[in-house]
Amino acid sequence: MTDKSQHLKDSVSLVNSYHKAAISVDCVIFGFEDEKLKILLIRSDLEQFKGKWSLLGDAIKENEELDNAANRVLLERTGMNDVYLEQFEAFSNPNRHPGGRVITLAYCSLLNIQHHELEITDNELHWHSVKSLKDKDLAFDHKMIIEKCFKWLQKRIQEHPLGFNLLPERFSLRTLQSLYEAILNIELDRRNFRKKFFSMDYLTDTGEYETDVKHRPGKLYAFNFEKYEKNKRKWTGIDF
Amino acid sequence: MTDKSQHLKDSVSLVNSYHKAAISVDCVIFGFEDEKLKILLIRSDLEQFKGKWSLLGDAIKENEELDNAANRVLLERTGMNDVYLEQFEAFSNPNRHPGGRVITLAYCSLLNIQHHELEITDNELHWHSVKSLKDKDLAFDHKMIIEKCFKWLQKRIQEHPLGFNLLPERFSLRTLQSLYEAILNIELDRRNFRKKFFSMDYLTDTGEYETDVKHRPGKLYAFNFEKYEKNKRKWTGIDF
DNA sequence: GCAAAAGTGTTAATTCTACACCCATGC
DNA sequence: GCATGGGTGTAGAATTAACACTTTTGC
Repeated sequence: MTDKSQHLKDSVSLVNSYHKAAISVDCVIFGFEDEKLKILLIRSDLEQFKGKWSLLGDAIKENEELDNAANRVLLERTGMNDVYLEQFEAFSNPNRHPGGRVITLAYCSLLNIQHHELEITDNELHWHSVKSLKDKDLAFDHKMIIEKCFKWLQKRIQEHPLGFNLLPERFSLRTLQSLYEAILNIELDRRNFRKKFFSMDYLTDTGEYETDVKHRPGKLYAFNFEKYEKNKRKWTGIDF
Repeated sequence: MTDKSQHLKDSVSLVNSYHKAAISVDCVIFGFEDEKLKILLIRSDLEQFKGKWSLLGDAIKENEELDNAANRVLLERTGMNDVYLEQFEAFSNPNRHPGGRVITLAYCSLLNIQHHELEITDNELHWHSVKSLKDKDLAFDHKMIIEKCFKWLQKRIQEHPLGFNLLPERFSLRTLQSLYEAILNIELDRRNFRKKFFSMDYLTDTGEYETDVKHRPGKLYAFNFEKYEKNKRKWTGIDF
């Protein structure tokens, strides 16, 4: 046995000595429709949580990376691909799953509801407005996970151009503002909002206009992600 | 068998069917000394990584929460307790550990080096300046984890009063500024820096002064965490 | 022509930046 | 008394907040 394989054996037996646990991913999938922030839920598979709503989740497979697992869950449950996904937080309370210990990694996903028609709707998969959740009973610790993730989103959307993932590629400024107002639960001044976004200079005028609208149609813009990636600044100033 | 225990059995067998993996925590422990940001490392236990530096980590135990595991690692390796710790990110590359699959959760910790004398220094446990790491070879994917965590810290310290965990309870404004300059790797204007912190109004004048300093001693301040918790604002404005 | 939302500018207040001199202490 | 860093103020620039009227379109 060479030195190298001896080392390998040592680290293998070390890892074998570790306690092992099941690991899952749970996707908190946000969408935006009818001026409301929504979230995608299914009825829980578990008898114990019969009637309760649940995030889309699954155990990870052997040798599967967490990010891939989250993408797979999304694909399997909704048939959709190429969606913005971000690791959010791990939840490890030993009693969070009635079937035994399952550590879960919550992922946050933002997508455009119109562009992602649900191709699979097993287990009553559908969109729920985030506001309606407070009266609903959720499986596992999913209510807590959603609340934390929502707060994270509220904060993050102010500092990163996440929100555009919830909109179609071309959108009016009114829609963009509604998005911010819905997520942050505040009202914003229309003129200042426009000024702010125009001064950032990441919106491209597509030359197109809204259609099927019963008033003066607004211009449609696209967010210039490349320009943002190039220009985003590092230092923003101490402020808390 | 009652309905309830039947359900329990179902979810138990479901969880039993899941793939299980070893899970570890790795603590990225920052300290501040000699005007430099430092990080605590040990020599790797593994023969394979002989001579390489490693984060402080360990596998989690049965029924142990991740946060507790991170605190335990800190206690076991350094003898210290009651330290600021925050979950950072999960790393799940199947090849990141030579002994087999180990998913790790990186935790970030900030502590005051003077107040936490190392009581245990096995495996050459000691502080390394963050800057010196770029020439060093680290075990596992720890270099990448540290880099990501450092960037996270740079961003986070601008928006949250994290940095005070690196300082003694009473500190001079000069020290506070050095801290920001060391972490962000920039120079700041002393007058504007003071104005900024005084205007936030979270610094309490302790009435004490620096000692053992060979120039005019500076006033010592304490950060008022309670006041911060009460006042911290939700809306900061869209800016990216 | 009327309803509904699009589009647009100015002013005052606030915050940020840049910058220079006197002060208190140890030696 | 001199070296060292502590402490302070102001003016111009930039950003933000508050606020109302005209324009375009569908009906």
